[in-house]
Amino acid sequence: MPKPSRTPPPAGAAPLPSREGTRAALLDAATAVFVEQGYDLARVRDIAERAGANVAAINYHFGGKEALYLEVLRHQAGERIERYPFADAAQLAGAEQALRAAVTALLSRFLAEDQRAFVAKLLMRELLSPTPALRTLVADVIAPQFRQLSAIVARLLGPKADTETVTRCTLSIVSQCMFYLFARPLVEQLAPHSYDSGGPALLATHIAQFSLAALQARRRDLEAGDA
Amino acid sequence: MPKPSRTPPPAGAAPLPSREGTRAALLDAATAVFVEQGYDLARVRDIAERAGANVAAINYHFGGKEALYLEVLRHQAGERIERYPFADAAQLAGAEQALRAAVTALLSRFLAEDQRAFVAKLLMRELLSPTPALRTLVADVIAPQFRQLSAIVARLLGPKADTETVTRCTLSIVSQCMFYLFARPLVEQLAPHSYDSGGPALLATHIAQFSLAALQARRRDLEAGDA
DNA sequence: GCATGATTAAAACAATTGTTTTAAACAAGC
DNA sequence: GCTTGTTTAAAACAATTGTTTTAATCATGC
Repeated sequence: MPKPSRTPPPAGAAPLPSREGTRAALLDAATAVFVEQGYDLARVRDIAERAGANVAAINYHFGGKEALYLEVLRHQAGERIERYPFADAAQLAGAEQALRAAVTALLSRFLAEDQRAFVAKLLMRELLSPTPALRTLVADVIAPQFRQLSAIVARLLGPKADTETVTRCTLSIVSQCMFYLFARPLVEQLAPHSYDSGGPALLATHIAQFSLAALQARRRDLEAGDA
Repeated sequence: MPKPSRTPPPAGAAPLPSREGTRAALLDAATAVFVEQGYDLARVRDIAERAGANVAAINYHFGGKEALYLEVLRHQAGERIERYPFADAAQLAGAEQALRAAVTALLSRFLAEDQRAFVAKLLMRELLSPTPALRTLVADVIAPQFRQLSAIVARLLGPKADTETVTRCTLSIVSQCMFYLFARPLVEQLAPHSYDSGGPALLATHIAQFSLAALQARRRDLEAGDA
């Protein structure tokens, strides 16, 4: 029983990847589709089409949709592990400057329109519908960054601050930054120009200022023995 | 062609609702399932089963899954519109106390294990996959509460604070509270005892303290003409 | 050029899902 | 008791989705 003759590639489709490129094209396409749609709504046919490949290639190269998703997370995590957002920030002379730079870096990563935001966007979806991959993603990618920010916060709070206080203050900073990513539709409705040109810079300045003031006051309390 | 004989209700199933109660049972069941699963993963068969009704009842009473979802949102919004979380908080004598009470009320609502958290949980899912209903939900339920918190913030910041500053400070407070709802799996991994007994009260105290310090510092800046 | 393994593409499959169909059962009014 | 409209339940339907099957095509090595 001969197979039907294969169709030539359509004129307007994505260029066919070279043989060794199909897997990479699928990985890229899947990343984009998972970021846009989340795992549940992402369709293997969309991914294949976007990659210029056949839907059976997903099973061939990755074993299936779920394994492809895990590979996307692993791949994005690997891309990020090599670069910590605050590496240069930690070198700054003053702890205040370090915090400003860290907040700016964190917020700009969250609000980036390109692949810099992929991990964060995938994280948002994972948080709402966790898969087993979340634990690894947090441990390998998020926690190291969190620890770096905590170190800056600890410097600002001084030697009297216990670990819990440092952690809670760090979470207060992270939450302000992350909020503008996950709650974007809400913010756009409550404060419609927040994401306009120049908006994110203003937000970063505000978050840094708000948080620095809080940390300085907490430090004073701790040193006055009021805590 | 006679229909197959109808099966008697299974012994262990949900008690069958009275005739006038099926619609209400479906609405309650749907609320729970949409909160747990989100719209996309929620299955009409699960909802029907949970309500002790037949799957065709959803179409009969609501026209379909989507219309049921919209009705759930409308219904939950209506439940909330009649009660603002800070009504009694606004009566407190001091603005500081008002803020503390507001933060406590907001966080406890977000972290409630019962229906008090339904609107917030549905909002989290809407934010990640917006439907047209989000705009109405924000306008009718969230924005009024936001305005009340803003009024407290404005009192704390004093007359020199412009609207944008008030809004951004209010968002800084809301984001800290909301974070512990949407990012729960992350927080549980980074700060594992945050949700233990007594944890939420500690968090509320921390958020209020952190935010009050920041607002007081901002007020001083404004009044010193530094802003 | 042949053999072998890798890769691809189209068709088919199996399961799932929300919706529709249809008639039975129910409730209310006369 | 009959009629009428409402409500329900089981079966069927149609569409969708990820996966599997199968053979063609390709690439490499001898």
